[in-house]
Amino acid sequence: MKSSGGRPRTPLDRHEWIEAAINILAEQGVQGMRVEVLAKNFGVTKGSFYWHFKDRQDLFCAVLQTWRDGRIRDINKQTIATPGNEREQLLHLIEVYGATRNRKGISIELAVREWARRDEQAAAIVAEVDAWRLECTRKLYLARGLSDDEARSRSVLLYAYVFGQSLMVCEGFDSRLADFKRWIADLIVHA
Amino acid sequence: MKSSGGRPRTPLDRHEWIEAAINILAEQGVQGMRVEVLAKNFGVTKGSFYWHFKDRQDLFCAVLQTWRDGRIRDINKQTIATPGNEREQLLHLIEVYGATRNRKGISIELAVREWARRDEQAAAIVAEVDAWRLECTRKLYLARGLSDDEARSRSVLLYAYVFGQSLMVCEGFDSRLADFKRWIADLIVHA
DNA sequence: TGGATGGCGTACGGTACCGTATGGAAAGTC
DNA sequence: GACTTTCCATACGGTACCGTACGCCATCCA
Repeated sequence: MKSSGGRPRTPLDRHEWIEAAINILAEQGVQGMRVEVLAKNFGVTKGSFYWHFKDRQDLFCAVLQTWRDGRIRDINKQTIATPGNEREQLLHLIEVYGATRNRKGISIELAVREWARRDEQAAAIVAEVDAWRLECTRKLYLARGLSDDEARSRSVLLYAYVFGQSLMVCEGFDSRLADFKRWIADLIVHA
Repeated sequence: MKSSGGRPRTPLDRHEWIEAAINILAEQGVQGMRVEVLAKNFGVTKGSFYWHFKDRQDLFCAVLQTWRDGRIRDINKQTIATPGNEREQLLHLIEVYGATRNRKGISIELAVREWARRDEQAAAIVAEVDAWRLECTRKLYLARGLSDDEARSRSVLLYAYVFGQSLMVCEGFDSRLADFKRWIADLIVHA
């Protein structure tokens, strides 16, 4: 976690702080993003932090915007128009959020949404991301020939399911859980 | 929030502390359950708290067990066998977690699950509750004539959806969101 | 009526933070 | 080679906590 023993060769910049903050966010939640803790992890003091950021809130805003921009880039990549491939794209979207793969991304996602429940600013960012994601999947469903209403409904279902799935603790439920999840994905995609 | 001006007439007992802690949990998350804050809300000092509890962790355990017991009582009530009524029971389960109704229950649910992501003890409690809920809905689906595999799959889908739904911020998505949610509920219940 | 016990207040030491003020070294700039 | 800018350290005051030690009062019980 520390930067390899000695002092950091290159001076830190804003973005390195933001990335480190996002890592802590994933592991500890919003409350974990503390300036003195982040500084210690870099092997510097908070004097450095307050050089790059006005205050803690400034870091929070930067984290939220960085997260939003990354999510929108991702979703654009994943739903880029490739006619005839919509079914696979939808299935892929669901699989990416499967509890095992992409654990860090899921942790960040949940941490941000937890944050959004108690912070207006975070809620606004999440609303942006949700709107964009729903719009993109809506188009995929439309391309598969579904009605606009059904496309919208299934989009909501898709994302609600993938987020909720990450919240459940159902390891002991059934050894064939992976099979069940595939079945569910097919149902949601309307395969 | 304070106990009506003067000193509390009756001495506090363990359960009052636990209930107050659960309220804070819903509003602020695990980190919000602080002994000095709880004490101040009761108009007493933490000397009282440490009379009723060994330490903060002791309160945490009590909160988790109280939550688990309440959830299991609830789910038993909501899925009690009433042949022919399984469809309505399943739909009711979904509707209870609709974002508008039962906001406090949902807040607690999410706070506990957030807690469970970083605490073994909480994770164990959530696993218990999840297992019991999945088992109860499985029986409802079986009573509707579905195969055991499909009953299990739909149970997972049902709960993942209701939890995930609470995490999304899709107010601006479409004014007919309520209609979409009904459509989704029908799809999940296999109405 | 006196002693035990339940329930809480007071006071203290300790930790982990935030934010600010200020100094200082190293690197670029003219 | 003085001057500035960048980047970070040091030091400080302040807050919000946890947990403990101990004292105080009211009530019950004999």
